[in-house]
Amino acid sequence: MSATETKSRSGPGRPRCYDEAAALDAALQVFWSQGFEATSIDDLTSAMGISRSSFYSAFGSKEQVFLAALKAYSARALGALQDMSQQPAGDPVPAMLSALASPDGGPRGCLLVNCITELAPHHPEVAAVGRAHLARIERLIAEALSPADPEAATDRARALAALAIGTLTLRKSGLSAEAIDAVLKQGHALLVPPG
Amino acid sequence: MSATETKSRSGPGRPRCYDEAAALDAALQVFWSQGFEATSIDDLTSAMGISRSSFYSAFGSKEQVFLAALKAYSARALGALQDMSQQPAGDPVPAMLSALASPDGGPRGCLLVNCITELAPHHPEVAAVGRAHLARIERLIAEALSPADPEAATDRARALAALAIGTLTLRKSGLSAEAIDAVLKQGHALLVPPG
DNA sequence: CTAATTTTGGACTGATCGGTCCTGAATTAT
DNA sequence: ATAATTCAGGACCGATCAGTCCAAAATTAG
Repeated sequence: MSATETKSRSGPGRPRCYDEAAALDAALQVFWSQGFEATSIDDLTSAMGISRSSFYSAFGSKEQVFLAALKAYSARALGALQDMSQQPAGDPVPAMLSALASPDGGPRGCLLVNCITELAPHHPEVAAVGRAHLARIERLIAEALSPADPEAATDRARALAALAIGTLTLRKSGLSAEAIDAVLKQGHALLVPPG
Repeated sequence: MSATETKSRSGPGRPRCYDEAAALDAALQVFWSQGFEATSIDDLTSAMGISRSSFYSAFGSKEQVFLAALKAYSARALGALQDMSQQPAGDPVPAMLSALASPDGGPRGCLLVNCITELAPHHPEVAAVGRAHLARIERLIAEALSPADPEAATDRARALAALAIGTLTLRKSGLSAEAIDAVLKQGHALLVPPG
């Protein structure tokens, strides 16, 4: 049973007085703002609006709620990216790169990139989630670059992903949004096969 | 008085029985491996081989030793990069990008990028160190790209820096070193002015 | 109604956190 | 030697950590 699905309720008993998905999203926001290590259970429970016992009963532990939030974020972000990639109008790649470079989190950057940086070397499951997420992103970009033969565009797609991800660090260090856009525009040189 | 310079010794008193620079470097390695929040004072003192009181006497606090280590790392990395940029043989830019993408820390990536990601949004001084570091990197790349007019190469230099920095995330998520090299090679499209 | 069941708030636990302090050892100046 | 000074080890501090537990409230089935 994953932490995101409530155990089946049929018999008697007091019903839950909070929305589990909303609580998970609140936890996600806290992890996004503060990172994993800097976030305490009190930070989480107060943001989620539930008590400590409800927290442990519904989500198991700090690590489990974190992984659940991370997976929810990944699914949401990948969904949005896939929607973009299927937009019939114009070239989807610049829009996708722009979304990667400023995933609405403002200076918080991308939750998954933050967590890969902070935890992946010591946390195999975070590394696995991050690996799958990035692989999917690369694939979506490659398909947008070269629908007929995405495999051929793998390296270019990876380079574009790296470019967009790299701008997150520039942004956190204070570079303006306009300068970030200018950097992303440089990626146009990678949009077409060399030659 | 900065934490890296010992107060002047003249009168009597027991001399220090450890090397301050070596101790600072040991602290740097721990922060590099574990990040700031996940590192405890005990982690630091045992790696540095000194006692708690010596630690506080010489370095002030966890935050101060961290900033000192960060600045030492920045100076060292920028020095190495500048040396590369002045190598007369061949094109220095690919070597610089390669150094940025695998700063000998293996899967630990780049200490400064890690710290910007973890702390910059909440820690102005870390953000300032990171901003200065990245600005210097951009400048070195721009000068290597266009010695006559580095300003004109700013955006391309930033894009190359972002590309190299982005590969650090790919590496942490498990991408092989060979794949990273292939990604960096894609940056060649940005080596020359468009047109 | 009563009995059964589940959630709730918050008290509680042992461990660990960053940081201070005190005592004794080591060293130098006289 | 003796006095002065600095260092090192580790006990100690209040605060906070992640996680447990329990009694009371809430709800439903019968």
